[in-house]
Amino acid sequence: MSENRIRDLFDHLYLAFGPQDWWPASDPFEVIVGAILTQRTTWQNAEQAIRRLRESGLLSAKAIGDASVERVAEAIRPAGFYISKAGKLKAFAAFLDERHDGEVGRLFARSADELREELLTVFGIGEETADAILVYAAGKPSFVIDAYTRRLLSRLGWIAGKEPYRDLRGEFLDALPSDVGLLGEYHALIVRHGKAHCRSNPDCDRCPVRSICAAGVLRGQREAER
DNA sequence: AACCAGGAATGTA
DNA sequence: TACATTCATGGT
Repeated sequence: MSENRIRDLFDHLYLAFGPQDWWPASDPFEVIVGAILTQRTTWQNAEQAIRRLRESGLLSAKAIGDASVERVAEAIRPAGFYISKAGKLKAFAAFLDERHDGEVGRLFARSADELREELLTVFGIGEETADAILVYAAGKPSFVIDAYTRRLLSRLGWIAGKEPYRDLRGEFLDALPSDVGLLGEYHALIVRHGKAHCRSNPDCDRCPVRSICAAGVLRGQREAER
């Protein structure tokens, strides 16, 4: 997985799919809530859960902090894992209130590395969610490694599949400029590509990024999975 | 009617 | 460190 290949992949994806506009001009707190709710569920279900939070007047750190876990859980039920996710939302609300005066702006007032480390101490926020918050809510450079990313890199033959999260993240960050817009766009494009080709319909012959693939790797992977 | 979706925490060895 | 289990709704 050379740096040139990582940069080429972005160019091909962007040419094929164009800008994805993930979480464009959204409220940072809402982005954080969405990042937690979408864990291991579709964005469609997470979005419905966010709507229900809003209708219940629970789309703020204060409201979530004051509400019972049962009430929060009932609102976010469509997102799945709703009891544990309600605990995660309340954990973040409590963290924000106790450590940052309930202001997301205070939380974000530090370097990307420090913010990342701090987010990882919050119950319910792991590496992927922390990186999503950094890129899409805080506007700080980082890179999200998710199931789509691993699947694509595996099908390209660039990784074996068992590489630690931090290794893959490090390779992308080393290869790319510290441009939050680009980093966020890149991950969104990987997901966009995955939805179109890699999962439901692994039609690699029509895949817009097939040209960057080592000869026959995509075809071989696809056959091997049957 | 299995299978999976923009994971993370917890427990065990 | 590495691997298994649990959490759970909604769409194919």
